[in-house]
Amino acid sequence: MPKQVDHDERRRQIGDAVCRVMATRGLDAVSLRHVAAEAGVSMGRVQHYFATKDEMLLFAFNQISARVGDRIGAVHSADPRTYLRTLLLELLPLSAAARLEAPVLAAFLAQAVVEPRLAAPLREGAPQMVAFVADLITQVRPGGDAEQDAMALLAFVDGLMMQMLIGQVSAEVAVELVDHQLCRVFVAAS
Amino acid sequence: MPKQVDHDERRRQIGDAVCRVMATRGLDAVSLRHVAAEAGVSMGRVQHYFATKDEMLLFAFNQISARVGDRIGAVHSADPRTYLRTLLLELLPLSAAARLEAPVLAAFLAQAVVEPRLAAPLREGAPQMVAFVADLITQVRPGGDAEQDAMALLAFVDGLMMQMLIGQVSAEVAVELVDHQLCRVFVAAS
DNA sequence: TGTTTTACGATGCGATCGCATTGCAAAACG
DNA sequence: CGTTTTGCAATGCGATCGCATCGTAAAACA
Repeated sequence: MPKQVDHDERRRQIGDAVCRVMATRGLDAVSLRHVAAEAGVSMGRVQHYFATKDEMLLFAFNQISARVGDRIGAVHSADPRTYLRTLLLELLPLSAAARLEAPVLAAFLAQAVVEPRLAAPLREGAPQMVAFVADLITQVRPGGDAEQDAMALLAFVDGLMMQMLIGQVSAEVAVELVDHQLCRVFVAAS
Repeated sequence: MPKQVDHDERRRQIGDAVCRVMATRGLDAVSLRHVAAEAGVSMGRVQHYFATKDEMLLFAFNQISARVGDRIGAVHSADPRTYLRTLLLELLPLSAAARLEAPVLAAFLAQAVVEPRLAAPLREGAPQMVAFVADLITQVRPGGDAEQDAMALLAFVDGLMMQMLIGQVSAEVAVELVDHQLCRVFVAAS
């Protein structure tokens, strides 16, 4: 056999290339050849690690999902209000890392509209996120329908991400809007 | 010459087919052949009315943009609060018409992230919408930063649309969330 | 050391793509 | 009525696509 190679590492490298192609040229520019070129490897190698293009895309999707999950999982703060604010801001293309991930996420989200295989994990993952955000809200402001506020905040951040990616909203304005919304949620007696 | 045909009508028919393909199979399924088949016409006819695929897609984009614009333009109410509520709900895939348009819009939005030619009109159209919504808010609740509330509401509705399309949020919950957000905006002394 | 197995690179195939070209029937026009 | 122009249908072309196949260098294993 040739030198033992870290199988998962190789797959991650290719997955990264998929994300880079998606971020710069869109989902429909993702072909085996483009990905191979972006990764700086041969097309045969890509095929060796992924049986089909769909499998490759699904892997890339899980990869950025995990990456985003790690990033927001790394957020922590003693103050639940600061915690929530940091969490929401982490979902927006503000940091360098998030600016790379957001276009990829947006492309996958759009594809999920017409591809149930992508929509299913998103549907299943959402309630956890809602519950987590709702819990943070409750810590700051007991009473009121925290779950509704949580869902609204997450939808708001989702839309804000899209608008930022399209250039409708600048980073500064986006942060102001998030703070404004958080203020609304926490001030409310509801 | 052959019988005089309504040029614009033919283009609209093809544009409709483009949207139908996008709604059911996504943007990357839009090919000249698929569109022709969907429209029930020959590929030659599609080429006759659109010089390039890009021109066809751009036309389809303007077409649904105009359609959505017409739909929200048709909204009217003496009460600004009802007006705003109806307006926002009209942006969600709730009615039969909107359920057909929303997936198409979502696909174009995602494409706009990597294609400036689509992003430009969206960037330019946004401020008008913000101003209009802000005006409605001011009528109900003078004072406070109405523009910030308007931008937040529009981002919220955008994200909500995506979540509905993916199936994360049902129609009923979506309406509740919109009402909840409107309540927050109008109650606020801010 | 020989065998086997792994990790590819290279190449080819059929399908599909956008687009150009060609041909022609039909109707408006002189 | 003949000419011209329009509205298409048909076909072909080169490029690119996902994927299958084949060959092979090299290292782990016996």
